[in-house]
Amino acid sequence: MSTDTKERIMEAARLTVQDLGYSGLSFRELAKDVGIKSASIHYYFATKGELGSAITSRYTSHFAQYFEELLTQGQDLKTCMARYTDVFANTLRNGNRMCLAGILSAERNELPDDVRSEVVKWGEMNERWIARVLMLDARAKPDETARRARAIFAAVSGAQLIAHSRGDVSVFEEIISAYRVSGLLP
Amino acid sequence: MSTDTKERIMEAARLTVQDLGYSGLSFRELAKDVGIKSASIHYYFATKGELGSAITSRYTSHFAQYFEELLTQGQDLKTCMARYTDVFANTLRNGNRMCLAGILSAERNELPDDVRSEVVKWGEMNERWIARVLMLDARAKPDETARRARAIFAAVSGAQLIAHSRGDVSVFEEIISAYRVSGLLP
DNA sequence: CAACACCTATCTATCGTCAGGTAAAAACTG
DNA sequence: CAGTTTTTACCTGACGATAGATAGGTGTTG
Repeated sequence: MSTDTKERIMEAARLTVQDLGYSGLSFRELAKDVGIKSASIHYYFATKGELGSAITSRYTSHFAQYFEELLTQGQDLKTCMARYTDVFANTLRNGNRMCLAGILSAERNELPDDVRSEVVKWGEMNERWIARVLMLDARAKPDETARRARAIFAAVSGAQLIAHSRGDVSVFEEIISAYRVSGLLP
Repeated sequence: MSTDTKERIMEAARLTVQDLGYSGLSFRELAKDVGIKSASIHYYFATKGELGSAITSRYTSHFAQYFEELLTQGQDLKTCMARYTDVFANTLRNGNRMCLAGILSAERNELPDDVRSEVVKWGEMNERWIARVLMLDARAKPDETARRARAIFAAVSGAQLIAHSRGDVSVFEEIISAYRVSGLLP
């Protein structure tokens, strides 16, 4: 018995959206990737929105778990943030792909409501986690931390967007190091 | 004689792309906006790529001129950067639209080559101008300025992306002010 | 009369979606 | 345990809508 078909659909769909966006995801192409017929996708996901929402929710859960592990392993502040930006860098390295929620953010105005809200959840999860990481520094002021966390999330997302537009991961790395020099990133 | 049709096509196309992206731009809908038939658009722009490239090039020229004026008017560093971020904020205020090149950046992997290169030109223009602005500070180190300019450009683009995904301009403003606190923005 | 600024009508391709079919596996019944 | 029914996991084939593009026509303007 091969890997669950539903899993394979979600995996292929995620990779396509990260590459071509939600609008670039077609049931027929997706079916070819998976090796089934397009109608069969509807057996698992009634609508495209349902599929989009499912892969985004899964994406958030996956990284929430990975980020959580970094903290439970007792990694320090700088290491946590380095691993964090690595996630975005590695996405670019994999076929110049974007963060799933990043590319969906740009497409926001043409997304179904349920996909939209999953994109927001990704952002909230990222901001919460970064805030916790920032609090590893005993000198951090709790009332400024949330704002700074959101700024870091936005800045890293922007670095990925610009590097993606150039098709060059080294642009991402350069921007991240400039964030460190400026003091935005620890 | 009403405003030049070609201008009206470009204006409407730009607004649609800033709203729905390049993939969300259709000749038929665009024709309706302008009040002509879709085939007539091909009279002015042979292909969709040609239209996309034209509006992006024009977008860059337009803001290059505006930014240039800020400098020739002798505005100081802080004012220049405030006017700069205002451009992105106002775009969001206008129907939660994104910077034209920002939304095209996300769609990069499915853009025609000529549109792609116009997106890169937008970035280069922004980075060059920000670098000049940073040099208004006599203490600025020339060899670090280019890197910092790129970081600012990316960070502001990211702030817009995240605010756009939330559909809330105040998110943009909050992030920008956090950039100032951190020292990334002057 | 020619250049211009459109138009009608149509082509091929692709889109998400759906009705309905099928073969095999699983569950239920006597 | 055999026989029957139901569910699972797909499939074929098609629907109407929409996409960019194009050939060729029409009316206006200089």
